[in-house]
Amino acid sequence: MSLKYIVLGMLRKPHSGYDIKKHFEKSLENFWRAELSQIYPLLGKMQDDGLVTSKAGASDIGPTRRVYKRTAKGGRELVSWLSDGPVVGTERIAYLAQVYFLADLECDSSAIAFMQELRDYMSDWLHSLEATQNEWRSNDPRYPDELPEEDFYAQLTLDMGLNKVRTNVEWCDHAIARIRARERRRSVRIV
Amino acid sequence: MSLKYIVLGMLRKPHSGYDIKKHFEKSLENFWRAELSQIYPLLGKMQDDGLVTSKAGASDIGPTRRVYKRTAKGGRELVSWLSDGPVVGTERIAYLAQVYFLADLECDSSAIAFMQELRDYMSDWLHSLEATQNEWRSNDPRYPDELPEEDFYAQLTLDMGLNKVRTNVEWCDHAIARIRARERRRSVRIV
DNA sequence: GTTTACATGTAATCAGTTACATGATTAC
DNA sequence: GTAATCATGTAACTGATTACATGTAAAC
Repeated sequence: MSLKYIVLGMLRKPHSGYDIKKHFEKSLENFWRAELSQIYPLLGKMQDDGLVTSKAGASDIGPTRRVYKRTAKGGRELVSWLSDGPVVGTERIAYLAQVYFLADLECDSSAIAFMQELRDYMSDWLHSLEATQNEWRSNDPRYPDELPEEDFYAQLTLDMGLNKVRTNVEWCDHAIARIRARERRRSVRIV
Repeated sequence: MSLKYIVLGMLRKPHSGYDIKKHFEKSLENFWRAELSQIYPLLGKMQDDGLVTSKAGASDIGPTRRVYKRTAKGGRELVSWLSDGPVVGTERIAYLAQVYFLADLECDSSAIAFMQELRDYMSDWLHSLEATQNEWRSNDPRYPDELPEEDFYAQLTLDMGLNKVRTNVEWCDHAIARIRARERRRSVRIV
């Protein structure tokens, strides 16, 4: 149910379906993804519902593009989504479900390998977010608190991502240490 | 794709579809949810695929229950899911998408109200996780690091939840303070 | 010439939600 | 008697993924 509103949000300025996909890849990929095969039919439906209008036009490069604009009705729908308050309690975190059942591996070193892989993923993610932050900071002296509204709120989500992923790395390290400590205590008992 | 494996994980001990739903509500609701209308057909399909077997039996209370058991093949599928490493990059966090577009509210106090509502939700969530932790700690002297394997890993996910939600509350507080500071700077400029 | 990026879409399938239908047992 | 909990399911629909199909233009 959220994708429609996210697309409306992106259409603050006119964009093609392809542009919207690029926008997902550039900025929102950390908390939402969508494929072109979902975006194109959705844009068609949104046009039927009067939330957007479109115009086909030649592109400088490549084939003709269809560019979508948000209508006043579309703008109101977006505002009403935001005004209804945060959409919470719908997240699904598959890797936590895996951690929950890690005992079924019946092998400490496999469990540690799992946690280590998770740690590496989070660590890579952290570095890529830090790179984004550094680039932004060095390209715009207003970063972060003097940015224009739109960029300020986008920056808030980046900040949230940094916090989250940093916490995750630390938690993985801590978890690995605790699994190792259990392993040691067990081997002592056997000896 | 994960639900099948989560159900296999829960079937370490035999359970009915109804039990599985209870298990979701009790322990996994913080990172995965499933409705009975999804669970029942899935159990049927898993039985067709030889991952579980079932037996109908009378219940002490209420109507007859169908109890499912994980087969050896089911156990192997679970282990292979865990061995393939963490399933990452699939999360969708709707409230972050909302924060990203909060500028479209064109009103600081609405944006602050949004963030405040998010903060309250996270704070309530934190308190409920802390309550779970306190209860567990006072009921089992082995908590957390001397718990049996299964409980230890379940505990790890609780620990992760506590970390995450705590970070979220702090981030919301920080974000609200920054939005307020922007607001003040703007009003000074107007005066 | 071949790969990459641009650009738009459809079809089939899978995953998940909401609504509906049924009925037993227990607690108040 | 009536509400809550136990218990199992189906049907219709919405949301999301994977695979397929088509073609242009630029870069190497």
